[in-house]
Amino acid sequence: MIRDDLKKIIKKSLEREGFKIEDFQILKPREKKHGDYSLNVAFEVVEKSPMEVAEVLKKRLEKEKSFERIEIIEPGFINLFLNRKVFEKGVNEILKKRELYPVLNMGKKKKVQVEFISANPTGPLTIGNARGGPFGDTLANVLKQAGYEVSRAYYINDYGNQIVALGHSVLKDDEAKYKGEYIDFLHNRVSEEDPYIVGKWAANIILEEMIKATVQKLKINYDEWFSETWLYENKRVDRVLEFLKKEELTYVSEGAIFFKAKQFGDIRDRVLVKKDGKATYLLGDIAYHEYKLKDKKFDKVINVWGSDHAGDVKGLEAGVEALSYKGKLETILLQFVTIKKDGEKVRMSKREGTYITMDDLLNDVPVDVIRFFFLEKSFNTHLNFDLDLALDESDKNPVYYIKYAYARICSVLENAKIEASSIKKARHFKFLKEDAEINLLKELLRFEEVIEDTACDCEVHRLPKYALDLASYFHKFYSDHKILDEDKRIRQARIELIVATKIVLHNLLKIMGISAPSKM
RNA sequence: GUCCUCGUAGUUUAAUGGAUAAAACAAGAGACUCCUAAGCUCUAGAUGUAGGUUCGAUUCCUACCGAGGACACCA
Repeated sequence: MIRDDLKKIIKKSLEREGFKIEDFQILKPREKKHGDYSLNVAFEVVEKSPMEVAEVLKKRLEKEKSFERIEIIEPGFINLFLNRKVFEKGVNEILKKRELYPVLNMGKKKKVQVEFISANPTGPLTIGNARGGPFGDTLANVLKQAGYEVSRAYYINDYGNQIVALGHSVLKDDEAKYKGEYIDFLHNRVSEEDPYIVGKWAANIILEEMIKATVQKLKINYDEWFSETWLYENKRVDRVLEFLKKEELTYVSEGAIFFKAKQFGDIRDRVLVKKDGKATYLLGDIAYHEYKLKDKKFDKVINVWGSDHAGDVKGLEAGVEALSYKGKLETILLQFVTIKKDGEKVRMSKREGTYITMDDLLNDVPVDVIRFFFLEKSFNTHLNFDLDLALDESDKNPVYYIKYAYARICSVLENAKIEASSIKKARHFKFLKEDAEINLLKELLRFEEVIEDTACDCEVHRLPKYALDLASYFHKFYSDHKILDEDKRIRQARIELIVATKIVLHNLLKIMGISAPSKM
C-alpha cells in the first residue's frame, strides 16, 4: 500500500514540525516530471509562506528511506520521487498474491448489498434501464475486491397498478398501456380474462423468459431476486406501518395516512396509505429496506436507480432513518440514456415505442463491448446512444485495445515457453532501467489505488480509464523494447514485468466482467 | 415556476480546487529484414455566456442560455 504508507510518513512529519493540518491530499501528478506523488499541504499551513513550509517539510521527509529525491516547485508544491525499492516491493506483491491482488481490507468483511436494474417486469430490458447492469455488477466486484462481503439484488415490482396495466395491455382492451412485439406474443398465449391475473402471469413470463435471459447474457449473477409481493403476503408492509404508527411518525389527513418525513429532512411529508386503503410504493419500499437492514443484516445497502427517481430518494432515506438505520442507505442515480435517431435526441419510452431492447443490442454487439461502453461513462453523464454508430464502431471499441495487450503477453510467454505461474518473484528487478519499463511498472502499482478510490466513491468509470492507460503503457513498452532479449538477465526481468502486467490485466478485466482471451 | 443532473476537440467521453485540459473515433502524415500492425510515432482540433471567490477554477458561488429528469393518495 504505497499511498497509505506515504500518508503515514507525511502525517508524522507534519506533526514533528508542529504543523496542524487535519487532513491533506496526496496527489497523483499528470506530468511524470512532477514526481510519483505530490503534495499541496504547504498551501494549507497558515503560519508560514508555502515555500518556507515546503522547505521545512522537504528536509524532514528526506530522512525517510522511501524517497529517491524530493523537489519543491513554486509556488509551493512538493514533488515526491519514490525509491526503486518501493516499486520492487510492489511488483513482488503482485507476483505473490496473483489472482487475489490487490488484497485490501477497507471493507473489513462488512456486508454490503448492491441493488441494480430492478426494472419493472412489464417489458424487456431496454438499453436505458439496463445501463445499471454493468455498473452495479462491476461496483459489486470492486467492493468485494476492497474487502466487503457483497450481495447483488434485483427488486421485482410485481405488485401494484403497473401489473394491472400490463394485464390490460396483454388483453389489448381499452386500458392498454404498453405496446410492442412482446405484448403481441403474450396476447396470443393468454388464456385468462381478469386483468390482474393476466398481469401477474405476464409479469412472470417477462421476468423468467426475458429479463433473466438478458441479465445472464450480460454476465450478471444476482444473489437474490426479491419479490415485492412477498412483502405483502408476509405482512411485512403492515408490520412496518404499525411500527411507524407506534412511533407517532404518522398522521391521517383527508383519509390518507401520512409519514412525517419532514422530521427527517425531507421536503414534504409522504403518503403511506392512500385513501382507498392501499399502500403506496414508498411504504413497500420502506418495508423492503427493513428486510435488507434488519433481517439480512446488511451494514450498508447501495441502490442504483434511474435519475427519474431522484425525487424519491429523500422519502426512502427518511423511512430508513425512522427505522433507525440512518446512513446505511446510499443511492446512486444513473442519468438517462437518450437515443439518437436521424440526428435528433429521443427519450427512451416504452409507450412511445422509442426504445431499443438490450437483447437486440446483445444480438449485434459482443457483451464485452457493451459492458465496456457503459462502464466508460460516469453515472452522472447523460448518455447519448447512437445505435448505427454503435454497430459500426463495435469492432473499434477500445476494449479490444486492452484485450490485445493481454493476448500479446500470453503470446510472448508462449514463445518463450514460460508458464506465468513459474514466475513468483521479481528476481531481476534491478535490470529494469528503460523509461517504458519503469512507466509500466508504476502504472501496475496504481491498481490498488484505483480499486480503493472506486470502492469509496463508486465512480466505476475509473476502471476502464485505468485499463486503457495500463494497456497503453504496455503497448508502448512492447513497441520500444524486445521482451525476449538476448541478454538473459534483461529478458528475465522483462518476463517478470509482463507476468505482473498479465496478473493485473486479468484481475482488472475480471472485475469489469470482461473476458481475457489469450489469443486474438 | 421550484428542485436535481449535465454543457469540454467534428463526434462519444475523461480530468479528488492544482502545474502545459486527457483519450478514443473521425481527418492528415510516418516507420516493419525484429516477440501478434486490433499495435507504435507525429500533426491539427475544445472548457456554453457574463461576473465572483483565491496563490491557483473544467471543478466552488451568482445570473443568463441550452439539454435531460423530477415536482402524485403512479410505481
